Amino acid sequence: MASGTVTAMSSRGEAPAPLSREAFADAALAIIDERGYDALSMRALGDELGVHATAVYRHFANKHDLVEAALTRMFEVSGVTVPEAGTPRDRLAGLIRSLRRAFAEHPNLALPNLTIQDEQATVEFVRTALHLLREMGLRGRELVIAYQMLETYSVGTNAYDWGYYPDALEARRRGRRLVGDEAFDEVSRTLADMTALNDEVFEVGLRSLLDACEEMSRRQDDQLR
Amino acid sequence: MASGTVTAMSSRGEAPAPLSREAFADAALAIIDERGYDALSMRALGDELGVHATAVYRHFANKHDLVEAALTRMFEVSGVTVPEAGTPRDRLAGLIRSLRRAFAEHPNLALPNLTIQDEQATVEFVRTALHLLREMGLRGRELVIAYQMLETYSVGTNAYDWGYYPDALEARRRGRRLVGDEAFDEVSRTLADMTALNDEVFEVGLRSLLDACEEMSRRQDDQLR
DNA sequence: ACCTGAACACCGTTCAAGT
DNA sequence: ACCTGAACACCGTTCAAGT
Repeated sequence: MASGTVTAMSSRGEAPAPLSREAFADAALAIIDERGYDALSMRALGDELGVHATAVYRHFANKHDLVEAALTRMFEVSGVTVPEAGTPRDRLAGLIRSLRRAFAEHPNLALPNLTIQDEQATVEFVRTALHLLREMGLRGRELVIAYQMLETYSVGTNAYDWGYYPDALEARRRGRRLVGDEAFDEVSRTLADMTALNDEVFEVGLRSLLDACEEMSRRQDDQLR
Repeated sequence: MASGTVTAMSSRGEAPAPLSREAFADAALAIIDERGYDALSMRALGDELGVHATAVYRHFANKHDLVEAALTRMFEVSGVTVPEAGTPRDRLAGLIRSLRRAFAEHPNLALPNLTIQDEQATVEFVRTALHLLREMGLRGRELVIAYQMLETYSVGTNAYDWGYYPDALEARRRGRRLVGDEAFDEVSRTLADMTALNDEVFEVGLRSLLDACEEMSRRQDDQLR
């Protein structure tokens, strides 16, 4: 029997206990993490749980909803949180970094996260980020621009850095060497070099965008005088 | 006969002229643009050209290569170019904006562009961008960081802004209203509001990241003294 | 209420056969 | 050289039937 089998048998061999929504979401997450997003099929999920593929439809309307639930579980498991101490800017940076770490641990979910929004986690993220940006002094259209800019940066960067990891990054590494520019010599030697560069680039970009948010906040203060 | 049929018949009704690689790439691009990326199947492509699905494999090793060729055609058709006049910074910004415009015209390619790199266009883009960043005074590791930051921003933002457009953006619009924060009231009223905001956000972010590049260049100059 | 089994309308890709 | 036809091993999803 497969190690991932979760079907609970009652002690006297009666009908097995019904599977929960969460059991399906967890199994889907495990398949995505271990075998890649493309390996998640209804049939593969059924096999994992010792159940027919179509049993999933008792718990989820379609595959989109299943993946959304897997994303929810991923955010719970990875502990995406905002630091409790520090300046609003530092706490915001901490939240965005904790999102990046979550996708570093679950790279195969970075691509679906572009188009499948986990409603629950998104609402929570948005509210926290808005609160911190307001503490930084932003409001009105500038507040929305600042939020949207950071969300786009976070989601876009996670997708590009972790999408089809490590295959896509390896292809990009080979592409760099194809350019034939000495600038890439050192940073494209190994996959680890590429990953380290991505991490550094992420920090430089994040700092720059948070600077822009502070700058917008300062301009709004000046306007009030 | 479908309007998209390209099979050329010889004047005396002999065997039809063989289809070119480019004909397949063009037809693939047309299907992606008109019916969405998911609608591109080998069978749909064959139908479009009045040919069996498996005929594609005479010209492309697999679907990945076909989509790569469609991306190449898209870049050619859209005229992605760098402005000839202006400061290095302005020319670089112009190149990145012209990329964004290309995906605005062909939104269904923004998502595949994350993982399927068009080798030819990428090498050209990298060389041009490196040249302009060098003119801005960057070199060494700072040059690579600056380049990587701008590429990630461009690819990531295009994917998030145009991926599954307009469905994904409409879902995001509804998500914004679900948050129940007055900050989003105006900007999430219609899809046009969301698109306008994205365009503005893109410019604010681009300016900020180019500022960071100039700042890195200045720090390098100081180090030399 | 939860799962099975059969079925439908699809996929990408391979390979022998035609011309 | 280029395309056809049949086939293989898959997909997501629906729906009647079982328990």
